[in-house]
Amino acid sequence: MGYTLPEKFLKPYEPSDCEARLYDVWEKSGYFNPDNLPDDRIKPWCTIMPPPNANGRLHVGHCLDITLKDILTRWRRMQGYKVLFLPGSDHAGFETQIVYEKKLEKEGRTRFQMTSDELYKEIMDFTLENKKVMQDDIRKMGTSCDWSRDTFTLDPDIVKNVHNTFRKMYKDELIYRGKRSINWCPKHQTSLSDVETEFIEQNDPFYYFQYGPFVIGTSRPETKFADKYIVVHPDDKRYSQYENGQVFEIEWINDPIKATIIKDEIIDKELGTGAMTITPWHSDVDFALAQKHNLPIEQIIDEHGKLLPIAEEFAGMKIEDARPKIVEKLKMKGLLVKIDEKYNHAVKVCYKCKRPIEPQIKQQWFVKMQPLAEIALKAVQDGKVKFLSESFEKTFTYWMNNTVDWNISRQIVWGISIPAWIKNKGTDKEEISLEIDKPSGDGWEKETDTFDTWFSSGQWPLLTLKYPDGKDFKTYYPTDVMETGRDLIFKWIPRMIMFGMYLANKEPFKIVYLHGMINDEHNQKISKSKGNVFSPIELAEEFGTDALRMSLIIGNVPGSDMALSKDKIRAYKKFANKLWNITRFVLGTIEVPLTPAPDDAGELPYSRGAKENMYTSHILAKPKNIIPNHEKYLEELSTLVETITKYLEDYKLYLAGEDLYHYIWHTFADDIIESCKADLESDDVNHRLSAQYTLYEILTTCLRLLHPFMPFITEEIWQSLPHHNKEHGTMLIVAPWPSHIQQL
RNA sequence: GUGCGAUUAGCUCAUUUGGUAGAGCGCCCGCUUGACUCGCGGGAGGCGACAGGUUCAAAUCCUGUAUCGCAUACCA
Repeated sequence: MGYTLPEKFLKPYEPSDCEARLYDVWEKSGYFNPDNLPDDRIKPWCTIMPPPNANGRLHVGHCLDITLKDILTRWRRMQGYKVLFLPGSDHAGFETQIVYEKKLEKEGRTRFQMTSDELYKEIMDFTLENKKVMQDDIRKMGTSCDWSRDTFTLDPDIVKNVHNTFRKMYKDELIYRGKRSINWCPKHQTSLSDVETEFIEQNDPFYYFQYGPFVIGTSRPETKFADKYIVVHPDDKRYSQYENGQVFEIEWINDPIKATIIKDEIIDKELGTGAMTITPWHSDVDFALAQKHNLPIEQIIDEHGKLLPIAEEFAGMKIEDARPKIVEKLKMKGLLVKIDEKYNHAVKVCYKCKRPIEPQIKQQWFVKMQPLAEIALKAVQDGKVKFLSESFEKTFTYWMNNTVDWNISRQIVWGISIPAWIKNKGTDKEEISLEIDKPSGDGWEKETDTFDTWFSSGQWPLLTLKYPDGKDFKTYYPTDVMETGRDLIFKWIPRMIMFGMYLANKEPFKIVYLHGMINDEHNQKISKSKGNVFSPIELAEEFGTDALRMSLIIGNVPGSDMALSKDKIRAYKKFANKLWNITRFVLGTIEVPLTPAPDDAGELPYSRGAKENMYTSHILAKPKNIIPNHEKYLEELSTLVETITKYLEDYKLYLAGEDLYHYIWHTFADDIIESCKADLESDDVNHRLSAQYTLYEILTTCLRLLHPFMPFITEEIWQSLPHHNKEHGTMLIVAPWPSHIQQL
């Protein structure tokens, strides 16, 4: 009859008492897998986890990713969709190899002393080990993803599919092998794509040298040994006496050389002296110019950043050692005109080691970007893919209109192999074969380069859903929403749209939700060098996962960065406890039977309208007389339901979370409970029952609304409620979302 | 240089697309009120960067200035 309050409510809420247990219960229930969800669910809803790099622990950015997606996932699941949240992990080629190389360095080893197979195997072991840790962390965040569909970028079927894409693109002439200027990192001994480089502003000396009758300016004297062409603007009056193709014999660094004049409009007359020499091997601009005029090109600096024999007495020296010595020599020869000490310019560096990129000319694999950019841009312009917030659409459009061909080959072992055979590799007489077996004839070698990681992760929605024939692909593609960090708008998002449109002729997702970066409490960027890195998992252990999730969501506007402090997380820990105590109070008031009374005995003022609307708690029968004040509270509650639902539909999770927080604490607890206390003590049974029903109704509705945000505490309370909902078992994870309107 | 964004309470940030500014933490005063001291009640504190404009009405729209952040490019 009456209801006995479980003892646990007499103590403050302790997240560690239930979190691991509940996750286990959820996982074992099978509800993470859409195929096991109750009822006949027809309408699919899908989101794919940005695969965390399997090279370390979960960081706070991953937590935000996962929380945002998990909120949407849990909400849609409660709404009755056939919901799939697909997890996965990324081998993260270059990134992981660097992490592993650092580890080797600490152990006094280097990858250059190992065979490729040894290195590959060691990194694989390392990655698989980390993957487990990472997945544990994902579980701790309460992530309701379907582990049975977990995918790793190096799974054999994924690799096979990536190879197929490569072959198809080669056949469609979207991939070519070409001798081009590439970004070379002298430390990591690999080429890099443009998104793997950064610019650092710095001040360097800028030198002016006498070059025959011309004065040329440069910040890089060490590249000038082979400069045999001097370029001026055809309209530059200062140089009008010279003819295109005119040759001079001039004194230069080592020996006299013959220099030829080239006239080209690309030159900026205003800049410096309006005359420049070119170094095609070590500058992509110069390379383009050399190609245009069909000039010979010559390598000056080797792959390790050392000068080649052409530098004669400077050969073998590193750039930074050679530079002052070369300047000194030119000065001795009277060729140094002047030095500007403070020349501010941006230097392209490797985004990992921050060392200057040395452009080199190499044979590499490239993706022709323009046709792909066009179809991706069209998908966005046609509204098939929408960005949150809208301003990202501009950024995206700009990027798509300014693509450069994408270098997809990396000279590292950790990655998906490029499935090609090459004859005379590295020479101008290269031959290519994409046969699976070694072609007949001599001289064929297997390509040793691996794919840029983004080549596989760019196909992630297709690969995980088993394009082209998989059942999941047919059911869930295109997916509903892609949520990820705004730093990936260049690296990842465009590639997924390109591959989606190219391979499946359909957008991979309808909505792109880009969140900002999480900063520390002083709004400083989190970085190892600043020493402000923290472990989100430790915070979850200290304050509860629910509190961490709330602190990541509330106040987090799409696209803007957010400061995160312990105080903020602590505030939501308190909120969890508040909800716990609200529950204690509400459950403590119940004095009525827990099921509707038998047919009118004429004594108890109940109706049996347990299904009048979906708010009905299924626990307390609705009394016949709800007093007007309480009716008003219930009406306000339905307004709240509408508001929260609307916010979620608009992806305004930060507002939904904040409103729920505010309603539960400052409306429900501070106003409604306080004002109901008098009714609960009333001698009039109508007042008492009306208040009990109202409070219970509000509590259970709040639990459902809050569940996507704070899954653990809400489920923990839900399972302690004195009811057994026969339709959905007793699990909140599959309880119906409150709504006036039947959703599906 | 170009593009995007920001500038609101001591700190970190909201304000749901124009209608008399809100939260958390901090601060001050008062409460051991039978749910909760991880609490309750009350309070101080903002010309919403600056200068103009549109409007009956602007933190919100427009223009300009300043500062900061992010992205992107050239520099031979």
